[in-house]
Amino acid sequence: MALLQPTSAISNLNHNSHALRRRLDSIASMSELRQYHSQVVRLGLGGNNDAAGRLLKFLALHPSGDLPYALRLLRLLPDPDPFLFNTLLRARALPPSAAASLLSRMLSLSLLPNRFTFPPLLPSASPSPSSSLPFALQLHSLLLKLGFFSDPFSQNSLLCFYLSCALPDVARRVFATAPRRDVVTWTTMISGLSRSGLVDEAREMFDVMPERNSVSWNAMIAGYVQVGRFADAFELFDRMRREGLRLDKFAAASMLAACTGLGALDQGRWIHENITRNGIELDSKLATTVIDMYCKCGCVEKAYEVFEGLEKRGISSWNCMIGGFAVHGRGEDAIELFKQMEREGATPDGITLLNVLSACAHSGLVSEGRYYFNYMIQASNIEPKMEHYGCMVDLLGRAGLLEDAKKVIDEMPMSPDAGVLGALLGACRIHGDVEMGERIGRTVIELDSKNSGRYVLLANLYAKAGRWEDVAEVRRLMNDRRVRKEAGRSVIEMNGEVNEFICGGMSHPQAREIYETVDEMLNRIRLAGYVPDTEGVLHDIGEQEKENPLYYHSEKLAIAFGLLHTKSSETIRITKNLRVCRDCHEASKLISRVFDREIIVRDRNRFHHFKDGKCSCRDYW
DNA sequence: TTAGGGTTAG
Repeated sequence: MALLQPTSAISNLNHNSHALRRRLDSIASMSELRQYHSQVVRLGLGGNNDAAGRLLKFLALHPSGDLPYALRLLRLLPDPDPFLFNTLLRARALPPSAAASLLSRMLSLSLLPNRFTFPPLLPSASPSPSSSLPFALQLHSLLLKLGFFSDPFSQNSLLCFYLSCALPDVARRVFATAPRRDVVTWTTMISGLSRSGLVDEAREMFDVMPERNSVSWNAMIAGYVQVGRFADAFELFDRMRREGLRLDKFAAASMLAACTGLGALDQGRWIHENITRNGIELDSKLATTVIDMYCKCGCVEKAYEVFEGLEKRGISSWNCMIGGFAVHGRGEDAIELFKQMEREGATPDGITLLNVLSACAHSGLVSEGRYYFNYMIQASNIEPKMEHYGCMVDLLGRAGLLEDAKKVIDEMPMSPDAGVLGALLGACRIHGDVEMGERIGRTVIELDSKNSGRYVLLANLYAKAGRWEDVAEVRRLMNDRRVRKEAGRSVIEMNGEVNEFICGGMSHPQAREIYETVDEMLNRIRLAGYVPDTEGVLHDIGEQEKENPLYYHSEKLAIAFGLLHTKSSETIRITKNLRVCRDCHEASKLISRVFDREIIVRDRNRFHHFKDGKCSCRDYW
């Protein structure tokens, strides 16, 4: 065909080649691409690298491109150049093995990688260090051999690669011997070290780096946030602002995550206001972070307001909002939102369904939960994963349907992990099935032997049955394995400051006043019928002695602090790291009535809204 | 062409 092209058409093309290039660069859909591709072939340019490169850019890099098409196109080219390979290597969807074979095809055609080859190639070698490391080492030596070590992009990518495979030692050596280090080199180290958990080392580098930009600041702030060092994140954020850097969307996202972690509503609100005031675009990611902050700081209503105001809702925004309703025990709202999502044509994913199931579990909606689980298996393309089974076990187990929960486990296509079995163990504890609980519990502490919560659950089960010798044995096991029980901590924000309490702790400057308030608080609720619930206490000691630690649980200290420092109309908001114990739950209900206060507690799993002597979880948690 | 942000059961 190409041979039969009339010469006039060819010269016409040469004349118009600039226009053709422009058109090829503005392809917006696959149908357009097909049109242009056939036009290119008809014009006899099927083997032209310049035209092919433009087609490949769309096929490999555009979200609605077609990677297999791109790979076929490349194979058909008689004389490809490195640019074409580099373009394909940039494709996000390219599997690592395909990247490796592209490189070897390149080399077999005697095409040398250039400085644009390594940056996209290196990350494709990273996800599984054990299998791809030899390949990575080959890449590294090739990079050196070809002299790209002094190319900043190649060098920084190499550094990033080693850090992302959690090989900080190698990264440090590359860094130390680097011929030149720019702000990206330093920032890559900071971000990578943080991701490996080496935040303090990252901070040392941050403090000595010669030049910082907003990315560097945020990499360090995000590093603190990732490991839960929220106070350090706040400190650095303040310094950043003092040094005159403005809040951008990345810093906003990191700081919102810090607020979410702490349950610091006031600070979170402040960031949200600044996003609006500074005209920072509320894209789908940032919107989700804002919604999550409001949900996890106890303001579902505000979260929903933000959610409703979004022009475009990404899947994460839907998921986040459904999950928000779930943890607040608003199961019906979560289900309603899920239905709305389907009506609006958004496609749910595994997390959506997980959140819906979780909503059913938190609200005790057993038949709805069963319905959505079946729906998932039969009507959606989403395959239930471990976590979905865990959620179902939790839902059924909590409702006392222990045999049904067990059946779900028996019929799972994979073997249950500690999380799934742990859900059943929890249910056994609630419903006092010592026999099943013991069997499951023993397995769980072997599967998840470092998690103190598992031991505590098993010990609680024994304690409930009065089997004190077994309680002691579990404690011995914990000692032998050096597993420490996590200390309960409660946090309450006051005037932008975060106050943290631990059980029986005296380190707060107002400790005396707080303890006096606790005593007064307890005296008043005693008159309203408060009887300490010692079930959660693990010692086999007299009832009288058992009560003491309960009185000064971190949560009660935080509530007392809240009563001391807020007006009578204000809601007291508390965030804690463990689950609310039975005794604190009862006490909080009574306090909400006797002191006429709304108290919102976020525990490890969900929210409790205490009001007028009742809790939003309807004692179902 | 390299470095920074999102949802996930118990």
